[in-house]
Amino acid sequence: MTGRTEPGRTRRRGAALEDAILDAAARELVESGFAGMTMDKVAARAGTNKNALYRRWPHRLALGTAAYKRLATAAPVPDTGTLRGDALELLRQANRHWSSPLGAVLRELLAAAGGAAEFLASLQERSGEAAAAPWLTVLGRAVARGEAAPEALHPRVATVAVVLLRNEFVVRGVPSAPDDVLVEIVDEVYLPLVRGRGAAGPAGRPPGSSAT
Amino acid sequence: MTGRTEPGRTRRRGAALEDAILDAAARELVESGFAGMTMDKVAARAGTNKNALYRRWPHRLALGTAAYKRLATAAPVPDTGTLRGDALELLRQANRHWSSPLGAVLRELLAAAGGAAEFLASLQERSGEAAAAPWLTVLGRAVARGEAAPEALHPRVATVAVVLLRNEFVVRGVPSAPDDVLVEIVDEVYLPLVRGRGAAGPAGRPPGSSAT
DNA sequence: ATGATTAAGGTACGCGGCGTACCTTAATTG
DNA sequence: CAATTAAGGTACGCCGCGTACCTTAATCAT
Repeated sequence: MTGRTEPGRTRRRGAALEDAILDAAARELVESGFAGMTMDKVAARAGTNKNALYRRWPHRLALGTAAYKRLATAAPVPDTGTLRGDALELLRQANRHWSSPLGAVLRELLAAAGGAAEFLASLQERSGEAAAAPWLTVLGRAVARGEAAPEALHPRVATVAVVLLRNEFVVRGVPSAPDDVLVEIVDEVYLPLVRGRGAAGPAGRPPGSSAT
Repeated sequence: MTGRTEPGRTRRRGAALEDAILDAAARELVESGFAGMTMDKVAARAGTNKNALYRRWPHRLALGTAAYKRLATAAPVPDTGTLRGDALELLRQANRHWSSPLGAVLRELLAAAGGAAEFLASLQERSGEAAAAPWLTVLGRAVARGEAAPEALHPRVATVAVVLLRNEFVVRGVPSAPDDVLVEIVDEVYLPLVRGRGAAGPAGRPPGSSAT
């Protein structure tokens, strides 16, 4: 707690120290959020000083995102046997995550990054493009079972549900989305969307208009 | 510029001063963003001092949102004759707004509000629930023309497109969404969704499960 | 008119937090 | 056992928010 070199311990260097710092930062993040994670507190908690931090990360946001990454952990892809079940489970996972202290931290970081693509990129690993993977997996199985149209296997389509959920958090500021909302998203939007896409055609839509 | 009472002008009070402050804050917002909108700068620009600000708004965020509101202006609801045209136009409006300096400010405010529902509420007037109105209008006409299923007249469904677009900005951090993306959202998600909803039924979904 | 009341102006300051500078001291390297 | 590298200690500049306290002008009541 003092920041002084504790008499018994040897002075840490390199990776060992870096690890200790990230650990301290991660704990600060969970306890006080990103806003409350001051550089001095992290340094004190890691038993070092700010120099060590600034030698490794150029500023607070960089340290924050680095520390966040060590906290984020991927959940297994559900396989309930129905698309509805899988989708609901994925949404519930996401809801739990966004509702947790960790989710709050993620929101703060997203906010602090503002538009700095580089930092958003490292956060997206768990919440952006890569988050499409489980949805595509689940959707793929649904297509094989005949529960969804093959045209739905498209990142933008596949992730619609989780994007709507995220919207609840980011824009409406809810601390946690009620389960009703998840059900509504699945039943009113997601299932009709992935099911009904076969009916497309009549209203003049250019065929080759799928962008990345 | 000096903040001193200019010799010729009489000392402003009440609404007049409040107006001047909001004006100054709004100009600061546009020029420097919310992050750059300092209380001192606003006071100086309004030709007054911080006291006058803090007597009216409890903190910077409150002043920022108040100033933002005076900048935000509603666009007319399009009526192109087809749902596709209307939806694209609404998306393009939204894209323009989010891409503009004003949109950047809105993103900052949203971020700074963090989860403070009260401030989010005042911003949502133009970007949240109330933003559903134009979509419902446009969808209503589409339903009348037979372009969309009546079940689609539901806030969550109606606003799917603009939520997806907002996601591009908030999560992916793009400065402006390419038109391709708008087209993709409309053609791959929105139109299939509002059209295809009639095909619901088969996969066991509890009938009375629509929450607020 | 003229004093009483209300609100604006002026100014200074405390506090917290980021990022930097500069030196001292321990660990590593050869 | 030097020489080099990296950590520890400490102080500080800077900025920006929010507050306190007093002076001065505008408005209101009588």
